[in-house]
Amino acid sequence: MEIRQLHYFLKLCNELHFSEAAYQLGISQPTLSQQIRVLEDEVGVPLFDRMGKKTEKTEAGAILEHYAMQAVRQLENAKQAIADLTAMNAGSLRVAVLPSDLDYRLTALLIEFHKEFPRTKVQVVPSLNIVNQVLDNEVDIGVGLSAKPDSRLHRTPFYTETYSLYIRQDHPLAERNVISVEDLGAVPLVMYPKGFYGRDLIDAWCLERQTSIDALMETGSAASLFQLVQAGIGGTIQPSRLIESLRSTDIRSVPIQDSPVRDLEIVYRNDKYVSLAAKTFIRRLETFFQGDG
Amino acid sequence: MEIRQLHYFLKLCNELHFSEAAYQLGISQPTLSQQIRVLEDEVGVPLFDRMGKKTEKTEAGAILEHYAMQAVRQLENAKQAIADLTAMNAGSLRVAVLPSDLDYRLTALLIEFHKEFPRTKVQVVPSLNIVNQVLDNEVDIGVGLSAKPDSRLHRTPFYTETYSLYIRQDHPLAERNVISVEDLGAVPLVMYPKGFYGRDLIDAWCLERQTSIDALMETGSAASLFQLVQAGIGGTIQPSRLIESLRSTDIRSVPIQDSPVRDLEIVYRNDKYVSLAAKTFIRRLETFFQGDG
DNA sequence: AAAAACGATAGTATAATCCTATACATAAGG
DNA sequence: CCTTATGTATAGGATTATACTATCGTTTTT
Repeated sequence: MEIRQLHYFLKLCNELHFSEAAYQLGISQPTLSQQIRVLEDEVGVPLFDRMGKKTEKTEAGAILEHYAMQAVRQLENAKQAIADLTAMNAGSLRVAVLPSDLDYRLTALLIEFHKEFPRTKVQVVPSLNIVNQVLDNEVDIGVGLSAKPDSRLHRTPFYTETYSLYIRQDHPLAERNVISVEDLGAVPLVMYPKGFYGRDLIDAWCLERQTSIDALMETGSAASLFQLVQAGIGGTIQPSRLIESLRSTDIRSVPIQDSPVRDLEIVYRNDKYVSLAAKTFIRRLETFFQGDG
Repeated sequence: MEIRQLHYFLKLCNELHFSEAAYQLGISQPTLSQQIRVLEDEVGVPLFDRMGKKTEKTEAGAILEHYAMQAVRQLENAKQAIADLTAMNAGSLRVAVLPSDLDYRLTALLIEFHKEFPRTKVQVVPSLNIVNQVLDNEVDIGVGLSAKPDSRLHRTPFYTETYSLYIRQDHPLAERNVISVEDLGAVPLVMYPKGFYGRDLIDAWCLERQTSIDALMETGSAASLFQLVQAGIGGTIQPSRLIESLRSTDIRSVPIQDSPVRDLEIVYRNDKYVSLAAKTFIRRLETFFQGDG
């Protein structure tokens, strides 16, 4: 029993006329007769009574018609659902991002994306191990720092970020237009702990310049760092663009001269299908940062 | 999209392992890969993510799985329903019979048949034109008098009936064991009108014997004839076996010597499928009359 | 680094589907 | 009653789809 045969069968149920049904189906009449015969052999009973020139459904034919219509409809629904999915009317998307990016930047993008595609479920997970989550298929795409090349991953750099010093407006350096590496030694700093990318990057940058920073306080959360800054504990070094999402008038960002940089990129498994939802999300992400920077 | 492919697909959804699914399906792994590919080409998106050794469903795969399961289930239901039908657990049967037979004999058979196959709908229509009703497919089978051969009809004689005189017990002839054609002339008779088979048969029989009957009263209903007999109006000539279903102790039946006979037969279109319900009904009908006579 | 596991690909054999031509049967018309 | 028209089944052959075996390329495991 095949779908094709059921289509033939259902057409014949409507027409009750082999030649006419075959014509409408675009096949020859003998082919229709044969395929109906195959169906009848399979169910074991005739589906139609061929009485001279009149053709009528048998009981079994009426029963099969009922169920076959439902089955065919189910499969049409499936095709439509999948079409909707690829047409970005539905579907889902899992994204792994750096926690600080999620807290301070991506939310605006998510809101914008949702307005455009309200039926697409987007799940964003903060992660410090984005590449592994992508490799393990725990997420569809990852947005994070440039990692070492991997043949299994497709990587698309989309933004190069500079760093700024974030400090409360009543601090002397808050008035400056730019900060040098030497200036940083004179500021009490609150930073990520060692081992965090956002900390190690700064440490390496300082090391290149024969200096080092002395962190007064360390926390693993960007939000807490900014609260410490706002409390006047000290300054912190964070990506420059974060300030635009930061709703605090008390904190100023001062660009760092010859700043350390980090490259943000989009990663996904190169053997994984990139849904239209994912494609569109990536495109929005790129324009979001381009328009922002 | 074919049922076979959906079966392959659903198995693969369960196993998430091409080789294993192919083994369970009894096909080769390349065949499974190819057929899944065909499905994917048809819906336009991958149904599985082949990620190295791990295989997982895509969104589209999950959607199709849901609908495909329902579709396959519908078709299984259809097969079961048809199987039930042929297994005489359901179905329907339309029978045309002579009115008098229905009134006086077949009801017992119907009760018996229903006990054995309670889910089979049986529709019995009294008819004076059984052959035409069979030819027009208004009924599935007909039970009636032997008609002239027709190449479109399948005919199975199952009973040859003799006739008796039915008369009230207080009539002198009620004591006799047998009645001759001459005796009939001395009895007031109530009969079917001319043109009814049950009347014309008797008239022809009398004509062969150089006599004729004089009907005192004529009605088209066997029931009314018996009521007339019971009222003492006269006797009537009816098939011998009717008495056994006749619940009147006032009426006696006396066999007629060298009786006229009528052949009862089962007719159905030879191009019409004889359902198991019909087959069984026919068999019960035959044993019913054999056991009765 | 070698081996094993897994899926994709290539090439070919088999089977199913489809077509044309024609036969057979029934209903309709002169 | 015979002829014609209509409708379906059958036969034979062409095409397509499906299946297999053998093998390759990757990825994971030992």
